[in-house]
Amino acid sequence: MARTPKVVEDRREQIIDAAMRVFSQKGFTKATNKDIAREAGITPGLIYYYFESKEALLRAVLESKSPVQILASLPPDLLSWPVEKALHSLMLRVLAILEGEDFVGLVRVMLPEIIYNSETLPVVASFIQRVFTFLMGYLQTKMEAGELRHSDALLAAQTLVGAVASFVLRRQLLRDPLALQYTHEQIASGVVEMVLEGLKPR
Amino acid sequence: MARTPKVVEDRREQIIDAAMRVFSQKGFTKATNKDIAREAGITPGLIYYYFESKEALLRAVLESKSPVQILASLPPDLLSWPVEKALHSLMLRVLAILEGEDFVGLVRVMLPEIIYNSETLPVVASFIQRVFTFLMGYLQTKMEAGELRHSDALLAAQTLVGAVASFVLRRQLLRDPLALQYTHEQIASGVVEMVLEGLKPR
Amino acid sequence: MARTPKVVEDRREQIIDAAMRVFSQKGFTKATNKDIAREAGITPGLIYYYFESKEALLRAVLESKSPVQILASLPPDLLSWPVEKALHSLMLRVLAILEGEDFVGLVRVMLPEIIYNSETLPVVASFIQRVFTFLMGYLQTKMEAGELRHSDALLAAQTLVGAVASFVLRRQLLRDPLALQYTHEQIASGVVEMVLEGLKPR
Amino acid sequence: MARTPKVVEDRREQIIDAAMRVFSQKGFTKATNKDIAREAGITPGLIYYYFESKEALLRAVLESKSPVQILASLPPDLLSWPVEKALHSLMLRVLAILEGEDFVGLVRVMLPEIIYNSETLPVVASFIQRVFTFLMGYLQTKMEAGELRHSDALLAAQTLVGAVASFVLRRQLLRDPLALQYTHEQIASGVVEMVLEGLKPR
DNA sequence: AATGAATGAGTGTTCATTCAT
DNA sequence: TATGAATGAACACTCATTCAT
Repeated sequence: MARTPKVVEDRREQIIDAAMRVFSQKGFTKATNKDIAREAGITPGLIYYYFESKEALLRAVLESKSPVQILASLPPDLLSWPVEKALHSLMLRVLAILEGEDFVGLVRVMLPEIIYNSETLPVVASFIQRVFTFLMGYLQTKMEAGELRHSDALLAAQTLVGAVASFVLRRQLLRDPLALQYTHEQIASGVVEMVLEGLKPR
Repeated sequence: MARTPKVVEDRREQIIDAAMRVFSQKGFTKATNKDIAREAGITPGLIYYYFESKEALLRAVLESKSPVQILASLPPDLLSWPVEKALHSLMLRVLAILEGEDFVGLVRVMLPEIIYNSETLPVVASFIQRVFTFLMGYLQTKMEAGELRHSDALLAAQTLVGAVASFVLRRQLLRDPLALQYTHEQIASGVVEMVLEGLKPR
Repeated sequence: MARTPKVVEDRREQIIDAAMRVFSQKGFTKATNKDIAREAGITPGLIYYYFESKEALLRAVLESKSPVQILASLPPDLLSWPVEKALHSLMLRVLAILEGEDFVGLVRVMLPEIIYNSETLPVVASFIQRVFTFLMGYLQTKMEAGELRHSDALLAAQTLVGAVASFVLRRQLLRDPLALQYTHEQIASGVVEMVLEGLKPR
Repeated sequence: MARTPKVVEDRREQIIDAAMRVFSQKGFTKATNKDIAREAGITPGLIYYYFESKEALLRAVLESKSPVQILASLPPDLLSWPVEKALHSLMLRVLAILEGEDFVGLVRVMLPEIIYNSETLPVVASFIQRVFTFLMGYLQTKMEAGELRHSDALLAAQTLVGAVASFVLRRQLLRDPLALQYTHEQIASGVVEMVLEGLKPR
């Protein structure tokens, strides 16, 4: 009796999980309710007990899997670390998140939606902006503290994260061997060193 | 009167153009032949006079719009320029191509295909690899010439282009204001300077 | 109330029956799913809930209406009857089956399939061969017993059944009045007598 | 100038011939105008210069290929031959015609039409009737002349031709090896002997 | 809560037919 | 005469959605 609501909640998540898997493999449009139902071990009709429509199910998937917690759980004293070590640690964390199974799946689901569905766009954009502004803030602080040269902190932030992100895209979406041959450690230290020290001989 | 043959020959391209527009707006799967026909000002049946199937039309679109000429038309003496100037010019050119209307459309068409259609993948991957290996070769030459520090040239190439590409993606796909506030000039010189000089004070 | 499961189970057969009727009137190719659905009192989509394709529906029709029982239910002591009586009884039975509503419908459905669709051919051919070899065996026994002249038993079997079958074809397919003016009884005794006694005066 | 009408007539026949071939292989419904045009070495549009519609083309095929001349070219003194020899010769001739390439093709084209298209039916029926009444007349004469026993001449005619025809159907349509193992000679003499002498020992 | 049956709008595709040239 | 391009109605089939049970 007291368990019914729990079961209900479970069913919902079970469907969302199944939908996430199917969407990320076949794409939203090509994925059928039958596919999702089969993956969830239920019948297609039941989906409509929990969700208004296939689109509503997509929205539920995106909400449920949204990586809001990315910037949480940073070491609180990160700001006091030496720049190189801090950035390195930061990039490693970004890599770990971006290449986590969940996130890759999410990207696979969302990318086409972002492209063709103008409604989904702001959600994603604002999330990404948060990452950049956080990093920009950090870099700015360090510039003012003299630990970094004065220059456009926002542009620097975008370069750093952009370089790492484009690695991830090519690894996960294109399975580009050029990008896959590096470890997270190599990417993080390579990019950070390059951006901090520059390619020119000192 | 004298234009008839031109019109006839144009029909195929006219359909390809219309398909390109519709595909890039709705995605291949969601785009219907009716959509394409309406956009081209013809009836759906006619599509099958020129193309075997919807998929064949997609292939024709991709072939027709493929950016094979990206690396062509580089200044032949680029290699002898000072590194900074050469890279700057190169990045500007990459930006111009990536942000060209055709290329953006192509990306919009292909991205979901790449994700869900493993067949399209190699085509794209090999193209991207060509860009990276070219740049890597250039950087390597300059390292051996002592104009650049010795370090992983491939990783450097990926960082450079990756940073610029991620700018473009965020500008064109997300319309991210953080990325849109920069001009091509600013992006190119900012990224190149950062990667050459480093962020650390000298 | 208690009939629901029956109705459900019947749906499949209901569609098969409707398809049989439509196929035998318009031919498989010309018959549309809409026709069949209208005849069955359902919507075209439902056909695909019970059958994979229109072809699968045709196969189901053929299987369901296949006259497997033709040679069954023969009087077990037929072999000991006098030849004339036995053959007469046999021909009557063949006539009854061949002119049964189901069989005529089946022929109407299958004939064009046989002609244009080489896959359907073996099924029909093997069935017909079984009839001939059975009759040939019977005639051979009687020849060896001295009740019939020695001659090619297979050729005789084919003549007997062929004559009767060609009557049926002309009656059912051509509605030829020349063939329709005879009763089953007249055909059976006429053909049997002619083949046994011969037309020449004795 | 004077040849134009001849060319026109040639084209028409050329199309009819091609249509005959295509119809007999794929069936009228499944055969497309494109198929026919390809077979005739012309374009589909041209068909409509010579024929009103696909159906009109079918009618032209049937008219053009109709075997009106079957009973012509019989040896004029056939009636005075001994019965056995005359019937044997007749059956051989029937076999030759029925198994001629042209006739088999015609049957393949017409059978489905007969079955599903009630308009084509009378044409065929009347032709077949003519064959039977001719043979019936012959048999009747011989019965009155005392060369054959008195019995139902029409039924006898139908038995004779029916037996032979069913051989042909099984040979040509079903490719039944049981029927294919016999030569025309064997079929004709076997059937005639059986029908004249009877199977019973004399 | 859950199902299986049913619907109907829509999809890619085919093809007889038309027609300007 | 003959063509190639174009049309539009139809087709087999799919699938999100509904609903009685």
